Amino acid sequence: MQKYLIVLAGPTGIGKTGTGIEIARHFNTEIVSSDSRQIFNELTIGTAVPGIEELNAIKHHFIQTYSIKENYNASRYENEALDLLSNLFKKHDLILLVGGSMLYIDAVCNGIDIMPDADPDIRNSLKDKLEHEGLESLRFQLKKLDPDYYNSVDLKNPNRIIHALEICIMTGRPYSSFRSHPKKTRPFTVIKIGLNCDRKVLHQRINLRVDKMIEAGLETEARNLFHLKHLNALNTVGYRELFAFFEGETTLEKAIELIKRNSRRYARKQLTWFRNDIEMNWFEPDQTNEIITFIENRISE
RNA sequence: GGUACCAUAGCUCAGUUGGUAGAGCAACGGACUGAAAAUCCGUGUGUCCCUGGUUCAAUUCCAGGUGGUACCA
Repeated sequence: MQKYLIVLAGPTGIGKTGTGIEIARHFNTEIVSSDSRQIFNELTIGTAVPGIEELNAIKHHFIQTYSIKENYNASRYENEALDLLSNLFKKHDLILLVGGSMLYIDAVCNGIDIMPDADPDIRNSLKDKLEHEGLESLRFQLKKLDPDYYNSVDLKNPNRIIHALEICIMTGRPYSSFRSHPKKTRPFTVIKIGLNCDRKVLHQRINLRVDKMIEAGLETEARNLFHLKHLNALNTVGYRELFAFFEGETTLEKAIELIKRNSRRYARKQLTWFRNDIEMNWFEPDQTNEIITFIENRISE
């Protein structure tokens, strides 16, 4: 029996959760979340996790599964999601992957190269070096350790350079020797559904949703996590802006405006990524019936 | 109703001694393989309110109109 993974993607605030539940209900199946922030247990309001009723309606996976203290990443997600899917496909012929984390979705559909997890000590020492000696010194080191990658990497992007260096240092091999751009084969067929709507409407939805988050108590949620602000999981829209407010760097009003702006920019970044995915099939968020028909037609081909 | 001032990018505003214009914010486009809601790169997007006039040339000067603001009635 052919197995299908339906990917439901789209920008933040477009309505993936609701549409996903309707589709899952129609196919009597479960939802695997593909969201790098909703996966954290301590984050609720700011990440707009599905509500209790929604979670009761359809079984969700990877919602608030790990602590923010956990070092989570796209590779772990790839492995765990594939394990989970192979189990779920014993019960179902069709599973829904719902989320907006581009790299996580890509990891499940296409795979990413196998290489070691970054050692936190090495990463921290490279961060120190960046801070004290500047990006140029990291570039210089990369040029020595991995000239191939040096020639193709964005030399202005410290994260890329640090990651390549930490792999070189940990393994004694050039980072580029791990990069094979595999298109891994999967034991299921992927059908990608993208949700989008008029940009102005999307912005209104995002702005409104941020106001609702504030009403729901986002400030308190963030304040309770303030002491952990150094964690990567909290380098997240909705939290870091409030942390700046707690530190007296800005007012609450300005922090809220920044949450809205940064959410809009995040949505644009997601659209840039998804738009360039030629496998994506685009719909408006209220076209649930059309989406279901589209999926059924694809499956019966 | 009268007088004065204003009208330029989505917003707030510069500016052009007459040669079709630029800042901030917002916005938009792109890159992307273990930090990805991260990180990085790029882009002015304009009927200079409208209609006439003067001029080789008007967003700029002049007249009228429209809209706004303030004051006087």
